[in-house]
Amino acid sequence: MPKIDALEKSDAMQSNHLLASLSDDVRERVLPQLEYVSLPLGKVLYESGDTLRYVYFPTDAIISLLYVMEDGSSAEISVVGNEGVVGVALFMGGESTTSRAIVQSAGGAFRLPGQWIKDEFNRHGEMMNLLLRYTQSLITQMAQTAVCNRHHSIDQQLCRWLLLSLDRLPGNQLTMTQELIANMLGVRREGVTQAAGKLQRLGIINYNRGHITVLDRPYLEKLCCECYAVVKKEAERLLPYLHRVNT
Amino acid sequence: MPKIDALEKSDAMQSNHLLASLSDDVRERVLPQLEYVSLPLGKVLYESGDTLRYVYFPTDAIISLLYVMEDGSSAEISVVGNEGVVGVALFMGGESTTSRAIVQSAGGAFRLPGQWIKDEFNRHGEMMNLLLRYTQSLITQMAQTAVCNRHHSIDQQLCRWLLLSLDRLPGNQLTMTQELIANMLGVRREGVTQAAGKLQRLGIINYNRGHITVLDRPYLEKLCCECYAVVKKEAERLLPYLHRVNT
DNA sequence: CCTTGTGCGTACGCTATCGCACATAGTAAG
DNA sequence: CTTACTATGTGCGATAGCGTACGCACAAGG
Repeated sequence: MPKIDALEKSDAMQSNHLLASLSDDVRERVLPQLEYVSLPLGKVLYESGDTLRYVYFPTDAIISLLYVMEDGSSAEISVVGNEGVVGVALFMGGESTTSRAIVQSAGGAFRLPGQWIKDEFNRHGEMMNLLLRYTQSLITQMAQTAVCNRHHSIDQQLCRWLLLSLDRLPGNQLTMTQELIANMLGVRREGVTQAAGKLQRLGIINYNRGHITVLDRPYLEKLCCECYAVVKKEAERLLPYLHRVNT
Repeated sequence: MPKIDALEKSDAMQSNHLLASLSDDVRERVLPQLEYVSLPLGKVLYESGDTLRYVYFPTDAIISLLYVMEDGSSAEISVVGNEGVVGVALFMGGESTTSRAIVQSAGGAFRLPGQWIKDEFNRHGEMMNLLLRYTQSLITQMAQTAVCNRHHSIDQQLCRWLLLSLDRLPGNQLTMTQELIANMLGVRREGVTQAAGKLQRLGIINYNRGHITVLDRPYLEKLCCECYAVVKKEAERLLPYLHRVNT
């Protein structure tokens, strides 16, 4: 876990849109409490039913919230990256959720002790409003996941998934095996192979043993179902200032 | 819209678990603001993108939150009855959602002007905590809907849907055509016919032109996927006091 | 060099669900 | 009683996705 000094920390904070949008006042209060952690691929931040100990503000990590069924199969509920925070159940009052939070793409995050975020939330100020609005955008993403699962093909869902991931990463590369994508989407690995093969033949992506490069993002968006656009647009509506930063 | 006097009103309030759980203090503040409305089948409380004007606390109505796609097909995101409230986007700060709220089972509800619920929420007291916890249980329901859409058969989903509806109604009867159920589940009407036929042959339900009577609820729960139990258990965990009332 | 493991491609039969078409049965209005 | 409509039942071909099995290529470690 790399040590970073206060200056670096303040700089790195900007990578998370929620942290970046805080006023100087709140930022100063939060900064000393934030702990930077490096999150390796596959790390489980919490299991279903666990009492949450921290909230995580990813900088360049991506976290998947997924539900694991009794028979072991899984389905992604939503995805959180540098636009958001993992652990909304803490301030919503539940302390735990029925889903698992797992690192889908390795990277960094700032974490904050559960009690601390609750205290800050209970000041009923800027942070509370920000977190609530973010939570609503998360709700929208979950709703759209339900819709997409019902109505859209694996091809379309893969496009949505790639775009959601891409939005949360610095470049146009993602490190992700088809097996893992299949677990997220809740489909067979072979289904992902088929869908990815189509995209590759169309020259949209390049797939190489766990490394995906997106070559033609506009085309990807065209092939995608409406679900991606709905989620993105609603996030921009709910958290407009986040999209002024770093763009 | 039936007029009811203060005494009746106070009595009817008890039918909604959220309202029933309020302390005398808050209840006295809320009571004069509550307006009882009768909600006919199919009434749309709000459309996707509409600015919400009221929140609704159903007494014996059931409201479906569903997303309608560009091509007109739809999928239910969650269902709200006497255990909850319609319009969480108001206090979450969004003012609108991407879903439509439609009356799935006719009945009554108390409504509260948007500004009023926001003011009460911003007292940061009992009502806020209650609404946030309810919102988390709603999130759980939406997550499980996504999972169920991914992994479970129409048969299982119909069971889940019947149980969710049953929990929100006084008796063991529901008025609901297969066509409407199909719209909620986002499947073909014929699919519902098949699934309902199986349940009827097993003696679990009796279907008669839009009137369903559930004859063997334990059997229904046995046939259902885990999704129903997960949602129910989590709701009881998050809002325990609601289940002490009226049971 | 060889071995082993991992990631990906492909094939085959199976099932659930879809899209469509049409038949039947209650129900309501004239 | 007749007509029209609504709700339900049924059948059939098409298809997407599943379960399973197997083959191949590349990478890491000896």
